[in-house]
Amino acid sequence: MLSYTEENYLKALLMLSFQNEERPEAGTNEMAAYLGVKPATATDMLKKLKEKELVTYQKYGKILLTELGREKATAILRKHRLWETFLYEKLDFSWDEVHEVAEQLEHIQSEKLVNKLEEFLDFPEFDPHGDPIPKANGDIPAIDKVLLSEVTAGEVCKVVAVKDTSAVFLQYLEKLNITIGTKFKVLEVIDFDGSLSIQIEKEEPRSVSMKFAESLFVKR
Amino acid sequence: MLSYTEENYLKALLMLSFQNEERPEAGTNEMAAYLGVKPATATDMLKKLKEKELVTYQKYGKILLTELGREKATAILRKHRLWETFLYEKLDFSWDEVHEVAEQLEHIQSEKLVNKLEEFLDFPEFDPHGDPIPKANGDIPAIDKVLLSEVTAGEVCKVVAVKDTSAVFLQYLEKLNITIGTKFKVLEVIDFDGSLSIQIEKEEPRSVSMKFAESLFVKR
DNA sequence: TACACAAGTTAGACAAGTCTAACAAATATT
DNA sequence: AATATTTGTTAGACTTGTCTAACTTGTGTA
Repeated sequence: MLSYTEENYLKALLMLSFQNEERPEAGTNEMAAYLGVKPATATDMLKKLKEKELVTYQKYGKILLTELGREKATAILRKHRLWETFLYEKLDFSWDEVHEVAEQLEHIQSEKLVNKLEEFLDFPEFDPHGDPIPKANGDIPAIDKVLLSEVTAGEVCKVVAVKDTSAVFLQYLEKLNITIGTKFKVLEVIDFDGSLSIQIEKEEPRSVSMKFAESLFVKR
Repeated sequence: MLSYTEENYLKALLMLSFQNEERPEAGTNEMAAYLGVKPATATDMLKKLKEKELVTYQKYGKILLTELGREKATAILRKHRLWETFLYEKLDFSWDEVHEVAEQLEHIQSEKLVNKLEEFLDFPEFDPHGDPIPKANGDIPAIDKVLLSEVTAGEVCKVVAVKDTSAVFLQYLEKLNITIGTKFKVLEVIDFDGSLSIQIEKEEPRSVSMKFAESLFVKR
């Protein structure tokens, strides 16, 4: 049985491993920063996780989830995303409100609850932010996506996920009438600052920043 | 902000106060037993709760929730019973499975979540065990109920709640085809051992023990 | 290659919640 | 009323997760 805190460390490591699929190892400071604790605290916890064979690492080395650790972490992520979907779909929470509550709900221990919840939601594949929801067996649905910043002028694409899930960004998207599924055409890419001009069907063209384009995943 | 543990102590005190409405004070040992901790542990926590003005008590005296403590405890009970209802109604959990998971869910912190959940469930007044669900303002719906053991021969009554919520009892009820709303007639009360003979509409008469009769609430 | 800085660890402390063992107060019994 | 029993408290210890401050290791650059 894992403690609430141990679960958070595992999930953090899994999330960090997604940030750079080719280099899935994390550093102590990186992990501490992600969780909002001091590096010393992270080191202590690392020893414990290593003891339980949930991570592999040696002093001053990189941290990697073991197969077991990855399984546990994936199960937590599954719960997190299912709860987010529940809050969004059934309880009318908005895009930017679901995360905080799901952070708590993800720690509820009940196999049955998760699976019943998934069934109740009709086996969703993606959460409200477009992120894939791991299946009960640990499989993670694949999705064909690229950052908007990689799209070239003239292409038409559809929003499939957000990279940045901060409230400010999500609220900005809402204001722009952009949500998962929105289609638009990239009219122009400005080399100078990386900004681009996009046109949502039947709307006026609109200019968005490079930062914006690096926060949104689309399907070409 | 209350810790998970503090919340449990408050809820325990509220539950104990219900056990004997005229004498709502609790003792240290009683409280410790309810929570499954040692009396020494309960004493320590009591000091903390007193410090926070959630209970009134003095050394070697009885424990009583303050107005504030009662409010907090009621809010937790509200969450507990709403979650139980959710699990039972929406996720097909059985009568005897809901409690354990609700014990965890009741600690989730989100005003919005509770209220949205209540709305989603269509403002239920009673949980799957027939217990009243406190309203957002703290009001607790009243219910007209007596223990089955107080009913005399010849009376017809309807099951409105269970006093004992243990899995064994609930499963036994299920086997007997008795649930909230079931109507039956009390045919005979045996003075010798307090057992009684009941007849559910269109079923054969059946004998139940005194213990059984003291575990079920009915409306005459 | 040597040094400086970044990254990571250790030691010692603290708060929360728990325990056991010993003690004190209150209540019940004869 | 004296004593026995129950009830409750205190003291001291342990665990978990956190911190700060000081130290060690690794690495990039001049």
